[in-house]
Amino acid sequence: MYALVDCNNFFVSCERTLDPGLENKPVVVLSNNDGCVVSRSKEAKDLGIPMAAPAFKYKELFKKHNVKSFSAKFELYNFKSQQVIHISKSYVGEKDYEVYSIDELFLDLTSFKYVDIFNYCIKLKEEVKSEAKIPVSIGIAPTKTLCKIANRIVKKDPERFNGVFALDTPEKIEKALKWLNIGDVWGIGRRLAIKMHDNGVYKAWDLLQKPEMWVRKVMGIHGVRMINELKGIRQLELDTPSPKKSIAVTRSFMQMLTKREEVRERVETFGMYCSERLRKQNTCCKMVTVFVQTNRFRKDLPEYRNAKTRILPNPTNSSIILGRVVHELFEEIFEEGFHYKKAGVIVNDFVPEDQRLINLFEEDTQNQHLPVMRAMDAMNKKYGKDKVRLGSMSGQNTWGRAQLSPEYEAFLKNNTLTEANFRFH
DNA sequence: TCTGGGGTCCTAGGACCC
DNA sequence: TCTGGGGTCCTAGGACCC
Repeated sequence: MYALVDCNNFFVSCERTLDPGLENKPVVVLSNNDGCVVSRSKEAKDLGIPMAAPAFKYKELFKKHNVKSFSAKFELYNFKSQQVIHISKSYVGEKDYEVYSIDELFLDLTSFKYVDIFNYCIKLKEEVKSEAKIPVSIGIAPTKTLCKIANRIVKKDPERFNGVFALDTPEKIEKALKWLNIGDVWGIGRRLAIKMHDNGVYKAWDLLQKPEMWVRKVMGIHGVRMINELKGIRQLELDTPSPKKSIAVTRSFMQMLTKREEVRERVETFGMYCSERLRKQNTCCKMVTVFVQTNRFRKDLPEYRNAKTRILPNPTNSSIILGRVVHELFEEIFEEGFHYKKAGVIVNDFVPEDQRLINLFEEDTQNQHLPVMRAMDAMNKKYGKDKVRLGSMSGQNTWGRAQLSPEYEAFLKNNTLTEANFRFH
């Protein structure tokens, strides 16, 4: 059996650890620039606030029902995530867990032959609640896909199930599959859901009645795996953490930008962040993409979007080299006269720092830069983000960030956990 | 006025090779 | 001049996830 430990409306629960007065009240957490709703308390869901709702459209509703809204605080969420992971993984063997996302992890319970798994998970749930102050739901099942379903069943009626539910008999599985809408199956997105409906598949159970050839044709290799997973035949193992294959730093701007210099500064800063993250995982990239785009919601303004990718002569993670490339790519795609809303830098095609193949005919300064970069990283770690930076950066990385609460300021002061600690935990 | 920010994997089609 | 049948690799785009 696997178990899926999933934090209940995670970001909101994190906010409640800072301010217990938010308990039992409608609370939402907003994305960057306070744009979209990305986490909702149960009370907020009951008010009909959908996921990813644009905040400005719900201002009135928030006011009317006294919904508390918060800007996202990722340092806090990462910290709480680690606490939950730390407690959860102590319940299984050393490598018998997979951190699936910031608020979810799978546990492999296969080796527990004589333990009452259900009560074991209740105990885990209660420890996470008392130690990390985060409520979790746990779904137990023979496959990951069924764990997701078990978890959904818990969340539907938490009191009834006391936070834990096991899909552990063929009868329970059949009942669950006949209840679950096809669009809610893990791996079925909006597009596929429509295709399913067009073909008379409405419940997860209906998919199992379709011939395998049909599934293979419509969904590709995914579909065949999904069917087996739904039947309780394991197709997906626990993933071991692997280095990233791409790194992206992209942002929407609070206000639209029109000046070349303003956008350029932002984009080069994104490039810097990419190179910092490359150095954190000790890799260099061979490919860089820069993109800019206008506001696609503003039909009254001319629309423009463009992207350009460069393959580097030599792999690098130097902020200086990357900054230069980003600058050049930016100049190739930037057009005057548009209102820019969003931009980003994406790097991919990585090689380990110490296994770079060097082009014979191109100058390679990566190794000269590296000690400087390391020193810069060390200083920024000690004294704070962007304290040491390239001359082309303004150092204002707080764009679009709302007022921080005193509780949060205190939290930041007392906890030095960083993204890197989290990732390589 | 105001609509997030990351990731992964698969597939189809083109370029090229023998 | 015309034609066949098999590969590999790369890329762009689509679909999914949180």
